[in-house]
Amino acid sequence: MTKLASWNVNSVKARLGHLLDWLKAAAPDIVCLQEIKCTEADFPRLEIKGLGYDAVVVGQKTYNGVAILSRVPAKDVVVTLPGDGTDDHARYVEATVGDLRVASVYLPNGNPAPGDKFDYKLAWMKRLEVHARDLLDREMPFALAGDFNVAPADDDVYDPAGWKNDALCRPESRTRFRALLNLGIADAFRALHSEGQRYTYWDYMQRRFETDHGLRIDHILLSPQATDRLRQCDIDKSPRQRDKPSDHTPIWCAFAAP
DNA sequence: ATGGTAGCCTTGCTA
Repeated sequence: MTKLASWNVNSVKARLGHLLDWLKAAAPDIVCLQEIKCTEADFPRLEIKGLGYDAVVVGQKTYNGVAILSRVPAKDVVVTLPGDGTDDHARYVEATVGDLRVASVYLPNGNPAPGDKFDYKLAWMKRLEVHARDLLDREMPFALAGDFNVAPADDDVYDPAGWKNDALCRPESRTRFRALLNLGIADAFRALHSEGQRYTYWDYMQRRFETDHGLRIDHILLSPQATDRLRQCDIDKSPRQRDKPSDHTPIWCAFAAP
């Protein structure tokens, strides 16, 4: 089995201890990180290499930043989402790990909506759809894993009425997310779990984690060939329970050998 | 309507 995970760590430097502990405990083969909030030069490569993981990193100062950790070295790295040469946010990295094409995705939040940031989010989602179509044409199994900043349905949100105008839940965001699925891509968690109220993110404010007031916005999306091999998918709440946690917790899935 | 928290560094911005 190959275990793939995704985690928005909200600063890899602030979360390094948690990350190393979790890599040891969860033993994933491939990890997509988001919001590393540092440049490639500042990424804690040595500490992570000490646990046996190589890293491909697309970083920038202060904001955003994505990475793919893997036990097997990654090949054929792509460091931007195609479709807009003026977009300089570090939100996308894609590489081949073993027989799987993997992308670490940090989709724009989009708030406040409506507005420029919401327009950027929707345009970014359209670019992702165009690129996903290109990946499908190559017929290599692939996974898009990351913080999509979209709660696909009302049962992915603790208070749908209160969030209905938020960029994470607005119908325009959900329509674009559904357009990805309509290409034939599967939401790995939903493929194996029908129950609602299963979350990957809880705001730091107002004891939202303690009261389980969360949203399911971190996803692993799979091509048909990858879905054929999907055996398990779950959300690991344990890192979110620790002191000084990220506001997100990891989602992971396991694939059978081809 | 507001403010609640965290991380970065820009004591505001992003989330």
